[in-house]
Amino acid sequence: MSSKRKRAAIDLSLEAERKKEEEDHSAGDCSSKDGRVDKKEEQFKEQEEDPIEETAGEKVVEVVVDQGGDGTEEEIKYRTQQGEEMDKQSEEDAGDGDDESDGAETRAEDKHVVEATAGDGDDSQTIMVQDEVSAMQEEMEKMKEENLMLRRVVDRTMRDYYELQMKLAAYQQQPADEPKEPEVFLSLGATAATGGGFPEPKRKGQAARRPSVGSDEMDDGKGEDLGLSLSLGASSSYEEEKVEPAAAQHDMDVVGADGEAKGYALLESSKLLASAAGVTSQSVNPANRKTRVSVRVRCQGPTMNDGCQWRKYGQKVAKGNPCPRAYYRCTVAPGCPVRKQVQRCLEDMSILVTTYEGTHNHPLPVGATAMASTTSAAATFMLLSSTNSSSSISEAGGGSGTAPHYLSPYLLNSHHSSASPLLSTPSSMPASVVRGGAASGMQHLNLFGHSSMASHLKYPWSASPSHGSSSDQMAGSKRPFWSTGGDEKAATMADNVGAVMADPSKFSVAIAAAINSFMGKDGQVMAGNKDGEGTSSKSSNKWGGG
DNA sequence: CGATTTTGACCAGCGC
DNA sequence: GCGCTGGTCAAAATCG
Repeated sequence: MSSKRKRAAIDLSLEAERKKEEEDHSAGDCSSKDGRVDKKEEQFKEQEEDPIEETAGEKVVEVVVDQGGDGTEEEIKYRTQQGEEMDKQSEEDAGDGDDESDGAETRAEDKHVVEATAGDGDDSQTIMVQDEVSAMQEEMEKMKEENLMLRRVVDRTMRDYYELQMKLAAYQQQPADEPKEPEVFLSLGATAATGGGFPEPKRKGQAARRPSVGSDEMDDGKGEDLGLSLSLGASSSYEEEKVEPAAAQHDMDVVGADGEAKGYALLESSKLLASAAGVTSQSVNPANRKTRVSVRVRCQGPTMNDGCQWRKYGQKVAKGNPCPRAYYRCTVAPGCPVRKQVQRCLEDMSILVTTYEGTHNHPLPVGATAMASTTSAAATFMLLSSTNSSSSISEAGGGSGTAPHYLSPYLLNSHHSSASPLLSTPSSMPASVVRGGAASGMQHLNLFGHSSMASHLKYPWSASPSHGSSSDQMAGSKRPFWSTGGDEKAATMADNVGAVMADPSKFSVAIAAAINSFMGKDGQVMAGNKDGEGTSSKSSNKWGGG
């Protein structure tokens, strides 16, 4: 226990540090976090401003350059005595038009300025102004370039920072923790190495079809395939994704079917290996369905650590899998409706399939936010994808009601990747998998087909002890949640997700949706969720009251 | 001693 | 209606 708490403390401090760093650097993709980048740029600008100001002189000169003409008029405004204006300008430059309303206001103001300036009627002054304008334009050009460079630098810095952080965490944890699992990966489970993604019976036949990209199959050599897969489905009775092999099967099937077309997003590396993690998210209709997110992880311990505290309330042997299925409830908050099922995969006992259900109605522990983010992103993405894509699936609403609310900062970075998404349409899904019958639509997204990907995941939920209270946590579990253990490339989950999103715009939409859902719930997320909560359980949460 | 886990029993949904 | 199965309850056992 004490050790766990220590770990938690470390996680916290590191997390805080990370966040701080993040804010300071406000790096990442400009398009995804304009505001932050702007901050950084502001600082930079301030330094640059001085010289300019001197050049411009002391007088209060307002210059407005209207380069409009094609609708996207670009105005440059410089006020020698008001740095604010400069900031605004820089914001526009860097903002990529993210804040159009503000921009409009600014322009409106500028217009007035123009009029005022013109009204002077002083020719000499006008000439001076023109000269200054041209000079400033040049200045602005330079600044723009510098901005770009700076942005890149910041971005790189952030990446390096994450990498270092992960390495550090890995080093700190490695020695003590994992007697059983030598390499860390403890964190991310690897789905069956053999299978390439998830161990499933059907896989054999399908294997061949697996996207070459992922080289999943190649991984076999090493034994691990890291695949993170997401699948969203609608089902009135969430039977479909029962953690059992069937589910895996289904995943595989889906992937296999469309795998080629989609291709797995490859994340660099191969350094890490081993673990493959699969996330299957099933978002269901807001009405009476809940979100189910399934995570497959290679894990030696009884459960994988997701940062939350769970209490086991039941165990049962499900048909088709001799391995008992354990039922857990979130105990972080008394009335938290979130439950999870944990079961080992029949084909590969080392793989743990954890299925989360519901949404937390309380702030998540630091270590849990990552998972939440991941699942949220997964669900959101899937929902959006389903909506945007031609897919007939229209589950969109589900995301809002069920997605976890904590959006990890990592998510905001996801623009970098360039891999193509792996979406499989419902048609590819074997009906057998969806026992509930309501298989109206199931989307399967395979975020990672390659082992390397797993290594890049920043959410090694499997790494830490899954249950705060659990006594026999796997050794590896003591690592900070973000530590994948040895990962060098600091690709974030977001990156991973981003990789899936070939279309940046789509991703933005996803992020927006995620944020919306997050904001809407505002901590009390459960509201929407509760309805779906008691679906299958007869007793309505006796849990809370005992 | 309180919290958690274990485990047999109960209940509900579904298919036949 | 019956049987099967999944999910949950709750008393007892266990743990720290």
